[in-house]
Amino acid sequence: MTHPFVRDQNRRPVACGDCGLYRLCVTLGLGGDDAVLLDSVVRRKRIYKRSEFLFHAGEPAEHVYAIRSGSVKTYLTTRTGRVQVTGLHLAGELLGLAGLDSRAYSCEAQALETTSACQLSLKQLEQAALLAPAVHRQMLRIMASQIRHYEQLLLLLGKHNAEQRLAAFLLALSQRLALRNFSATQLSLSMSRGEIGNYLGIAEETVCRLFARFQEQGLVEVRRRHVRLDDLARLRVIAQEQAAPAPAAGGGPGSSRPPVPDAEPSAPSALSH
Amino acid sequence: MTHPFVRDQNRRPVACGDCGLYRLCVTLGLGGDDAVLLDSVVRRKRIYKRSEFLFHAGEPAEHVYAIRSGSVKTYLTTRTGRVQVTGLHLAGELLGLAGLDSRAYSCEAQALETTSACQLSLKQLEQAALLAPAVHRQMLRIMASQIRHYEQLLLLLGKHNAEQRLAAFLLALSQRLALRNFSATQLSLSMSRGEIGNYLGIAEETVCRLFARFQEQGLVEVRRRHVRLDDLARLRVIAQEQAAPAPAAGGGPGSSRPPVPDAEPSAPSALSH
DNA sequence: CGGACAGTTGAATGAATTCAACAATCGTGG
DNA sequence: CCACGATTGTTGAATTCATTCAACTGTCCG
Repeated sequence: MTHPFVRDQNRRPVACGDCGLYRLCVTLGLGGDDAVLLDSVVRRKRIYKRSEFLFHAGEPAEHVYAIRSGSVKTYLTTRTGRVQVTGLHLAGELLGLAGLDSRAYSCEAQALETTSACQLSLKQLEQAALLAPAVHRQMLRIMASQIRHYEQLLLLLGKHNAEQRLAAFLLALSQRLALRNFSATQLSLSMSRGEIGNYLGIAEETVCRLFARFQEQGLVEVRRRHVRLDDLARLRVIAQEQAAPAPAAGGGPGSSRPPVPDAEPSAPSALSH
Repeated sequence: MTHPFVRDQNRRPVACGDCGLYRLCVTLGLGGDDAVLLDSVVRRKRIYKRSEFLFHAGEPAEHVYAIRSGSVKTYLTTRTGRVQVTGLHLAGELLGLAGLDSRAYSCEAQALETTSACQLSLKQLEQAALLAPAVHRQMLRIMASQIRHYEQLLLLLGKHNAEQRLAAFLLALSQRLALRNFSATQLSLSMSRGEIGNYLGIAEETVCRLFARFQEQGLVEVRRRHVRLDDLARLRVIAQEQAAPAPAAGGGPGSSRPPVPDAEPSAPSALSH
């Protein structure tokens, strides 16, 4: 499991045009001519080792982080010390947007594995937004999509059982990896069982048991952090409706497919960005 | 329970300077000189009756809504028809921001009672943002605060039991009403037990039982939709930590206060805007 | 090699749900 | 203005899904 984007680990600044994620920064709204502008906004690139923090909740928010490779989890802590994972962020995503209003980060951001990220100066990003309207529009767009993401997550946590949550989690991850030209069926989890459970609002042990059950049912092949998705279709059924009736072995009369007048298979909306 | 902001129910457009929520729109970033600009952005004011929709999920998003009086719930629906309430919005709040990226509303917005709201044209709002940087900054700020709001809600739903959720809900509501110059202790719920339960991820019956229990314990006085908060301090303890030990009757040795090295009583962060 | 951590599995427990029946209240039309 | 039907809220009892507690195994890494 090597990460194709990690080309060099030295910290010498690299021009954005040379950055493996250039496409993604362009998405930031900075087209060809604005590339110089972009370079002025990027402060520095850095490699974070597993469990290192990109930023802490409450810290003055001076940068937004663009993940180039690796993955990062974000989480909140209650005053009694309980933790709630609020996000899993992959290469190509922007972190720390919520710091825009109060000038302080709203959550902890911790690398799940060796991770490379660029710091973009918030102040200069705002300046850039004044010069290039596209930047402004893109910032709004990114934040809006974050809002949608949370809305979907709320729906998942509020109205779906443990099985549906885990299935949705796997599908969303698969889809996001596919978008980044990784395999959609072979994935290596960067979060532990405990972290996944925390994220999905279920206990670590429940995650284990569900992985075991999914494997029994031939939906996945799980070996520690490595997961192979063998039946995306059936996973989708599980994620969306109640558990699917076993397809083989004496299907009773009229007991096929979802019981609801449904349409569009569509994407596993929650948990994706 | 009359709403002081509702002054006239006719639909004749009113200049923003005459609007009861002028302060709040100013917060939108449009200072004195920009008032004319603001007027150009506001499309029209309208009164929505209970259960009327301001907008539907998926609809092309052309406006943002500023609530002048009343209250609105937002919710998502699963393909199996289950509903998840994602927000309760009071006078002075902006709705529909998430439509900024995909140009479609992400959720349903339904009036909980007679509600007055202004439509702000998204297109013209973006134009205004180009002219007045303050508008741009304010839009980002509002969206960032929405993101924080959802993060806190996620924490509440993920790591707190039913009792803590309801206590936090009441406290947040109290605080928001106080900010709007309503009483902080006398509040009239605009959501039914079912809606509250749905919002908080607990069953309607559980909400009932909790209200009953809170009342037994002298924390609140509940009479249908009307609630009087009698012990904000103890409600805060419940919302944040495990249930408080009964204050009277033989406190055992060394069993006082939270067990965690804690600080700052602070505001009931979740559920507020 | 050994210690620590991550993951797994079983059994007992429990908080909240579900199902069900009932009570109170609202509002609408006769 | 009252009555009726519908909605909303309340309470009890049984059930359940997931948690918690606990013991154990496998795997990684110093």
